[in-house]
Amino acid sequence: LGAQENHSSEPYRNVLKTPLKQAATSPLVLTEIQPDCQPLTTPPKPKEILPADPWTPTSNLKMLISAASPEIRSREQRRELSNNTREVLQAKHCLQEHLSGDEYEKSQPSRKEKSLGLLCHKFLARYPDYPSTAENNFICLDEVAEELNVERRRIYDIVNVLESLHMVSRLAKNRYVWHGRHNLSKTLQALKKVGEENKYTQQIQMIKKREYEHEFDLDGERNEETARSFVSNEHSEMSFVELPGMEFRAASVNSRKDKSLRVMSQKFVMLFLVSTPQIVSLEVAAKILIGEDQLEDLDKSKFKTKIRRLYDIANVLSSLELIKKVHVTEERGRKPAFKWTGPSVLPNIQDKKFEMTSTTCPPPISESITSKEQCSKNLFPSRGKQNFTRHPSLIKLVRSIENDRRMIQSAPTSPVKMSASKQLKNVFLYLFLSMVLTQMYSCIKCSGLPSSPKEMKMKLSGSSLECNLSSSEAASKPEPPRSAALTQPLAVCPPSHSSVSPVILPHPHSGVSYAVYLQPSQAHTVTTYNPGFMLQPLPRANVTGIKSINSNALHKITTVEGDNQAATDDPTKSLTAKERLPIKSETSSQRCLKRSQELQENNLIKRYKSDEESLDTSLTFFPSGYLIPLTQCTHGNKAGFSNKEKAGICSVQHTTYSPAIAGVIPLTASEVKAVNIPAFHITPLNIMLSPTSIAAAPVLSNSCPNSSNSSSAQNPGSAIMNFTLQNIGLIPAGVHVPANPVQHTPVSSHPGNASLRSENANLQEEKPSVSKEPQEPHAVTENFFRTPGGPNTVSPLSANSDGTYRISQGTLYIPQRKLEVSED
DNA sequence: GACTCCCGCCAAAGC
DNA sequence: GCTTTGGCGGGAGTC
Repeated sequence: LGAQENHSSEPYRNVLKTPLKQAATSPLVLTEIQPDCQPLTTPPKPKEILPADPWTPTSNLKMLISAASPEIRSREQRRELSNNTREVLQAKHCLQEHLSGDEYEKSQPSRKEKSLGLLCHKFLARYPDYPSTAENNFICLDEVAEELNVERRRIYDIVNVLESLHMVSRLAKNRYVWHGRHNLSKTLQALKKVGEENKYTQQIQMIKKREYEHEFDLDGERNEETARSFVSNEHSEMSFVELPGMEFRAASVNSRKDKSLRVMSQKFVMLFLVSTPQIVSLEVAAKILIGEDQLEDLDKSKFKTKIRRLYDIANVLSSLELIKKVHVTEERGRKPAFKWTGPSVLPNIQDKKFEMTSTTCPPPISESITSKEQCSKNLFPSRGKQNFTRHPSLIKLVRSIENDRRMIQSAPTSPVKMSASKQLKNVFLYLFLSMVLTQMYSCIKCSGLPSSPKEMKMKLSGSSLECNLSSSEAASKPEPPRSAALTQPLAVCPPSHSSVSPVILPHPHSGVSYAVYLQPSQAHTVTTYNPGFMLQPLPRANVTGIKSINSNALHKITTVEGDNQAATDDPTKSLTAKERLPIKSETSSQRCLKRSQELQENNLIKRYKSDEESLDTSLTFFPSGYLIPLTQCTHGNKAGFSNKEKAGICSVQHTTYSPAIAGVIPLTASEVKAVNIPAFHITPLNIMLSPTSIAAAPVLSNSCPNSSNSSSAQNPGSAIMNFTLQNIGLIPAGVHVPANPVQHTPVSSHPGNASLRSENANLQEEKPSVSKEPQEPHAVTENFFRTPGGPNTVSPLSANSDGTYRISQGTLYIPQRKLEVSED
């Protein structure tokens, strides 16, 4: 007791006796967050806390007694922590003497009364959400524990979670400072980014998939393999996410960070922030957290421990009203989950750079983010930010394009007013978007849809599309300068509810077309700036050479017939952030430039080559989108179209460019059969199909009659039309315009509908209260491309001799999220 | 019986 | 060498 007394009282008597480490950082923390804060001095110890009192072995006893009886408690209070151990003991004896065992137990507060959530409520009630700097915002753990009548251990649980959100920070031993919610939004933004970079969305999907496989396909060996791959992909352990000025320096944070409640809490929050809907089951969260430790050690006890901790965290987060408990129901029954009820987190345009203590977090990402932001300013300097990412409708996109065009065209003077490079960028971006829409028109029209282009145009009110006929017409239309650039037809996928607008660009020299992704992954509108917008030409030759291709996975995917599991491997690979990032980085920095130059020489950009510098800039502008080579529409492909479609879709100059390839891989039937339903999530453009729209997806099965199995050949135009119409909301999900009724066989009967079932399970889970009605068209998995790393959007395809492509690793994707129709 | 999560041991880190 | 911090898992309360 003597030593304890000296130790506990000395720091309070000696001002500025805080540890050096703290002294070095804490003032920064204070000045950063609370500029008016007093110098960091350890305040004198409150008089009422007498030396021998704090948290000796008798303190528990005292607390026990205090909690046991109001009388005892009041007496305890009257004595003002007299710390008379003898008295405490006497009281204890007295209590026990006067109360029988049962009574004594009954006098104890119930378990609920002692819950961490309630305790956290009490704790939070002590401090304002938004404390002023003038207030005394210090937290003395001893005091708090004392006043809340709990052992300090419990306060640590609360404080650790609050620390993870930067609502408190540690100043010194036993001393914290309360920040309230001032930093919450920044923290959440940072966490969301890190969560995206860690591809938590994909991890969640993979966990779900694995759950399904465990349930329906107990192939232990294969699952183990999957698990191993999962582990190998999860070596990238993430550590505590810090905000500038709030860095942790304490060794404890670093030494125990792996399993720290802080880090766990942050990861848990990240899962919510990257999920759509923002519901995370405990099981999934625990598995992901375990996965980041060591999955091979996964056993029940570890899992249980993780669940315990998650409950601890969840209780605190619930008290903060950031989450609330829900239950999700799936095939295996009801599972506990939590739903995010905190503020929605939008990307921070300012992108104040957050920092991580992690050494494994790939720096290129943050760098690219920074450059993206800079690019954003350059691209549309005069416009405020617009965010269409969450908008499900194409209409606004079109309007936005129109606005952009007006802005560009109605400039009172020549584009010189705006810098040439900026103008060029605008035009360039606009061109892409126009191409998207143009080709969409073509798709719809050529599919024989009753809706006339005019109707479409009305529907897409304000559309900037002037080329409302076929793409060939559009191509021939001498429209300056964007139409002039549009000398070749473009295959297009409806951007609508997908977050991405892929555009197929022909590349005459290489003979390879390119898919340009407009990827509003950062929730910036493409009309202002799309940080996730990048050109990455990938000629066919390079595609097959992508390093990350795993031949085993490829073999599995392409040869294991009816094997759902095959689809699992690739999502696994999609998690290989560490593996892919370097590749992606290399691809982005090197290939992009190189290919971009090719584009300059050969393509529509040629006309703007005079401003080479700006063009280069514009190309490097798009750091995370992709130009993906697409299969050439061989005769077989063409044969798959009606004449009408041919006329409209395939251009005069480039008959190989079929809109069918926007969202469709002309796979051979055997390939599709092998890939199975998950293959419907596989397209060169990564178009995600809702389960209902999958009914139209058989177009994937074969668009090339030359393939080995032409019996399943579909009419690509029809399917694309259906897909397009569904996704732009012109026809409801499940309604298909049949070109060939045989095509619309429900895929649910397909033996490989595992993915579908899994999807449905997910849907249930995410929408526990929503009936299992077919998803709306916009229930297509959303933000599929949102992972900022982007490499998962690359589709390594290897060319077959018949002009089709074989999917290799990296082309299978598990949907990352779904639109929560009812909630959002 | 499963779900929750309190509780406190005890080891690492801090001082 | 003591205190602070916090990982961890037993096991009790609750559903």
